[in-house]
Amino acid sequence: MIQQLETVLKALGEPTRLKIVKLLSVRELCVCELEAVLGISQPRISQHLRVLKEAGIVNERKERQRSFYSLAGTLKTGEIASFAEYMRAEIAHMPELSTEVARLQNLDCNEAVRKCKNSSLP
Amino acid sequence: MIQQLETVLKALGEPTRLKIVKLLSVRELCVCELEAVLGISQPRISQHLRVLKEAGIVNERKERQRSFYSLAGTLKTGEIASFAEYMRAEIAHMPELSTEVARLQNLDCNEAVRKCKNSSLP
DNA sequence: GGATTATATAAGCTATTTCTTATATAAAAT
DNA sequence: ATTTTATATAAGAAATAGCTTATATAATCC
Repeated sequence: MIQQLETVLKALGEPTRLKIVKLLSVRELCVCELEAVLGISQPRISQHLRVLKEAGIVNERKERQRSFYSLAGTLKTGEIASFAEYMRAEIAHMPELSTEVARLQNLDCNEAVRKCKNSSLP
Repeated sequence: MIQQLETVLKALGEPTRLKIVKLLSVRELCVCELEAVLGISQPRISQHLRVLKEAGIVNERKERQRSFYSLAGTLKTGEIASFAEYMRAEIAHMPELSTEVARLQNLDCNEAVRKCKNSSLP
């Protein structure tokens, strides 16, 4: 879960890819259209599109010799679904954080400022 | 706007920082607590916290010799506000994309598949 | 079939990020 | 005062990411 989310956030955290995502929110575009619109090299666009596709952010549709890309999922409305799920999930049920949660519950608070043993963990 | 958003997404797109953010959603924690909970070195934690703080994702509160960090903003509910704003914003009003929008409207569609001049841009 | 167009991929370089180790600062405890 | 505790910062190494140039693939056009 963290791995997938990290991939999505990394893919979005780059200025050219952020621009691509916003442009695709207007309409589906092919590589050569993005090339003309962004004014950057074709390999650079293809490479960024690959990152976005591998993150599940865009879909590809082939038509003749063209590849058209469009936004996938809930991105259009501004929600990054995987992040929302991650933050809303019950931490006690997240395998990737089980070690950390156990340590959090057993913090030796003689050394810390608060009474951890009494704090309510969800 | 893109710059600020990029900073936030880059800050979140890293596994240790994603864990920190989730742990801070449980409660405020100081550096030494995070050190004990995550089981990684103190400088590494301080460095990640600096990235999160510079992105406006966490707040710092000093108490005695401790620094307590807590989640800022709407992150708790899973919304990345700056991304939501970015995606919902009217592209025609975004200075960072004015060049691209102009090119998009003037795409030479003899070369492309669709009738761009007639397409409705928001 | 050969040329052109659209896209993808690979290789090498540069820039950025992350981690470790060491050191600095500053408050607290003795 | 000196030592201990908590945190921050700096420097260097290692890993990762992004860009350019060149080449590959594959469909279309003549």
